[in-house]
Amino acid sequence: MTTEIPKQYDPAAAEAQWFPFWEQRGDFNADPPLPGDAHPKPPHVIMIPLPNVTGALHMGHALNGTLQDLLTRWRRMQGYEALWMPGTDHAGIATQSVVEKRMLEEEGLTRHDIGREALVQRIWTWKDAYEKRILSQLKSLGASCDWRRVRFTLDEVCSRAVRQTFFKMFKDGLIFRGKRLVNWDTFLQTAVADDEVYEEETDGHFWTFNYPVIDSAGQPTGERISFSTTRPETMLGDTAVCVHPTDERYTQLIGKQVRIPVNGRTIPIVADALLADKTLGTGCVKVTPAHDPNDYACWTRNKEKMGEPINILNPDGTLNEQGGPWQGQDRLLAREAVVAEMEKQGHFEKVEDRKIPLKHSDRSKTPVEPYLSEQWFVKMDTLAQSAIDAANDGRVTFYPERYRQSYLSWLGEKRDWCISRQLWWGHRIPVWTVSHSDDAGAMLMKRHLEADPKFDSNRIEFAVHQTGSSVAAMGSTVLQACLSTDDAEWTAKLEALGFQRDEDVLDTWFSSALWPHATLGWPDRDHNPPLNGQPATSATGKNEVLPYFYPGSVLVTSRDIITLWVARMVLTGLYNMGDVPFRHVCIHPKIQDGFGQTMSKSKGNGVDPLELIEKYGCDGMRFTIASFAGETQDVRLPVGYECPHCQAMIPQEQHHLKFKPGKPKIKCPKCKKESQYATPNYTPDESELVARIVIERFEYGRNFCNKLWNAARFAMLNLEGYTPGVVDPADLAIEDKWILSRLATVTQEVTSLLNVYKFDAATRSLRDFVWNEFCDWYLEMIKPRLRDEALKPTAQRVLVAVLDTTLRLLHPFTPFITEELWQRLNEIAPQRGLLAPAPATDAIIIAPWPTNLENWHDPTLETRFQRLQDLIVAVRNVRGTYNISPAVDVSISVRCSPEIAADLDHVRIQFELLAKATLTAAGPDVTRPNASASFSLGDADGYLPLAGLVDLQAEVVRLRKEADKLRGFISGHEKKLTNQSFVDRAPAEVVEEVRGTLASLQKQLVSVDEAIQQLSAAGQ
RNA sequence: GGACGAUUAGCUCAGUUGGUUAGAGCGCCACGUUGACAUCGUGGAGGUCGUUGGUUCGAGUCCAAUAUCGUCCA
Repeated sequence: MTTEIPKQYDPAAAEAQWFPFWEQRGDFNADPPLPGDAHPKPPHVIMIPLPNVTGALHMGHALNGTLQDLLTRWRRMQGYEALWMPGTDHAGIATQSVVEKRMLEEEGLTRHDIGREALVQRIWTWKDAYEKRILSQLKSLGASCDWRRVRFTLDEVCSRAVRQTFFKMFKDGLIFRGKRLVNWDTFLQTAVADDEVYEEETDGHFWTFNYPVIDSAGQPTGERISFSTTRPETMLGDTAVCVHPTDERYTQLIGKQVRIPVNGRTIPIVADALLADKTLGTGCVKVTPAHDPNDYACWTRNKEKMGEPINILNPDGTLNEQGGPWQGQDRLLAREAVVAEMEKQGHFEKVEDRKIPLKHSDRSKTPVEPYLSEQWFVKMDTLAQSAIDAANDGRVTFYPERYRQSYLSWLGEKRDWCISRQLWWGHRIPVWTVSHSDDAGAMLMKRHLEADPKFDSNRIEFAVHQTGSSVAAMGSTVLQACLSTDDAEWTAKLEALGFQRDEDVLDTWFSSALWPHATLGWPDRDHNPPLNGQPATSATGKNEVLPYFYPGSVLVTSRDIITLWVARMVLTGLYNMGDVPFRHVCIHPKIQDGFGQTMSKSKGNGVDPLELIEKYGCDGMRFTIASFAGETQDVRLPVGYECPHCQAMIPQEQHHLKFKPGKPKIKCPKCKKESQYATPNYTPDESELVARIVIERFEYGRNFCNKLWNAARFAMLNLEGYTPGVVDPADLAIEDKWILSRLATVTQEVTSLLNVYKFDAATRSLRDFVWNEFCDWYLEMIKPRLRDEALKPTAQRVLVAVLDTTLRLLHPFTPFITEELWQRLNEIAPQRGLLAPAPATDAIIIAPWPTNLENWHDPTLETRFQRLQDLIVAVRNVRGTYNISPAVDVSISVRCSPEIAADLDHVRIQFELLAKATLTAAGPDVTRPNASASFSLGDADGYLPLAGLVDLQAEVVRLRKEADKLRGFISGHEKKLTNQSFVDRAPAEVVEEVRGTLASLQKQLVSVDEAIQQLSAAGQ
């Protein structure tokens, strides 16, 4: 016999029980079919958007993970070999940055103090801790990943793919050295990424100077051109001054030369509409392409007029040889010197104090310098084009479709991909270089090495590169050697010849771009990728995993990495594998806080999903969060804190998120007591009462789960004596046919909504069905039959079948509660099914997804049933209006057609149960009793004798209001029908519909008027 | 500066190709502890669909401006 079923669903218990159950059974594992398998399953593959190991997951990840798990569980039930590949990303700059920052704060050490190897070691330690935390967070979400296959972008398998791809690109001539403006941190002497830079207003000056115009002989013409700057020292690196092409003050000067007074160099006056703004200052600007991004962009447009960019800085922020007399001085000292020199020569005009928005390095808190440096690039033209083609010809489809545009427009620019980063944490660039003073020397050494007996063009590739630029301090020619693997022999040989390995590492996205095929073992075609860190066996002696699971099915991610990641995965997939990495890209909303700010760790507004899982249950959280995921872009989650003293909700205000020293407290508006609160910025004291994070929206899912729990509980409490058996359709009651018809519709709806990733609509459909149809109507209506021994078997069989199907439909959304209920149902009703009862699967996770219910769909019956519902609601309405106690029984008679009367007769008992009313009569001959309340539904009028129960005058008032409302609708409809152009032009069926509605409204009005007259007469 | 999106009830959001009287959850009001569920039930109040034009017999829905907010790219 079954164990007790508690009145409330206990999420924590179910989560603790069923996750290990599934994992130990191997339900999450996905493997290629064995050779000779006559009916191999089709694969369904999702590659996780690898979370980075910088920090823990927040609600954005929870949404992302929930949707992937939902799809994976759904496809698994549909009979796919469903692989969800888990893993994490090393996130170069972000991770190195947090570790360095912590080291500096706690030990006062910089990376230069401890050296490359020690720093990398420390980052690995950090990575191990956070990877563990992240994977455990994912498991808490119920993630049914194939955990045997978990990968990390810096692990052996991924590294091999990175090396091979780099080598292949190098050999194909797709990798080259080029210049690029970076944010240079002069303190740490490294480039920092754009998102590691913040802007801060700083006190500064705004100087105005002028340059003398010179003629072709180099003599001053007497004209001067004025401009303003906040960084006068950059005059040393100017390559032009720029005016707007239509600026009449300067048009006659365009094309002429000016002389930079401080170093005597002559530079041109160019016209550029994008850089110069006529309305600002003098309308003229100086152009320093090596030290300003806008100027650099201007240079790319006007290269031929300007010559090469001139770098004036050393990596430590002092002036280089371009600084002339000020070489070696810090740029800020040089600034003053340059100003003095300009003043001395009479080219200074004025200076004013000004607040200047200055970019600072997040890591050293010092101002960054835009700095032109040599970087590695991947040539994008053909690669980008291949990814564009894939989206255009439908090999890759975006859901919602509009995101295709951002993908295409970004790829369309075909900007070469800068892949080098001045970091220590990452895949070190596998290129060794040696400088030569000329090409001949480099070529000679190249030929010599290629003649080496150990030379193998599949493992080593050489290239000669001319640096030949004022920005590089190296020799003019370098010989590059790229190795496809770690090859100790060649490395030693190269280093003996003076080759040095490049110091830089690859952009993190270079390795994550390979994720979809790297994790499946590419480039190794001869072994399956390892499982649980151990070599895996292969039945065929080949890599069976890669061809079976590639290409994948769908990528689930958010829109901000469409360019950084999605596009790059597509192009590397095409490049390495010859096919796209996934067919569909599902872009889900971003999670924002209550103020419309995207949740993120750095803003301090991120919420740990574990907190919400603890509070609302995993399934409640999942169901709620899935209900957000439609085609919308953003979802707002107003956050609150729960007062630990009185449990009131304290809404979060923006100041709560700002970092304040000490342990700030929050005050409860209700009980006025203060308490500490928890955000990513604050760790509250252990001993204190803490106001915990709450998000009331999640009560939606929690309540739904509890409702489902109790519906199932009711069903199971009423299954005593259940026997499986074929159900004769003739035995079905109208409510049985109705719920089965509705179930068929919902099954079809949910399936087709999931096909197009409309999770929100799917949850709505399911919730409405479970709550408003199954619970509110069906369960109520079968209660009498469950107490009737003769009618019980059929009612139980239908009830079991509906519950069984409903649980299966819900499993992908709410895995734990459905497994819990499934297991309990298996004890009570192990065999079920209406037409062919059969044993249920031993776990819902592997139960088949419902199909073939279309035969139950019956729209006519649903219409008939709707009329019954309307009648019952109308009676409740009358009861509600007059506040008639449930203890008081009322009677009702209905004037209607014989067909409706017959239906009513069948469900007579339901009036008693659902409306506490006795149906006394139904049919065309029913007349209105005296002193009764009434309602009209068009094809049925109901009468409730209420003498003694209500004030009949009040009923007259109520009916008059109702009549007025009806008259309003009627006149609207009449107006429509008297409008000749409506009748002429609107489709016939629309006109007919309006006519029908009008007729029904008129009938209702007649009925209501009649009631008013009778009541008024009776009252007098 | 460019692109995309949002603006509908107090709050958070649905509203499919234009077509009856615009919906839900929460909150609010009234009543209810009848053996599934108070994380509940029944009933109710609450909206000039951001603004202005336009197309149409008919616009929350299509078009054009405009305002505010968000995101991405420069």
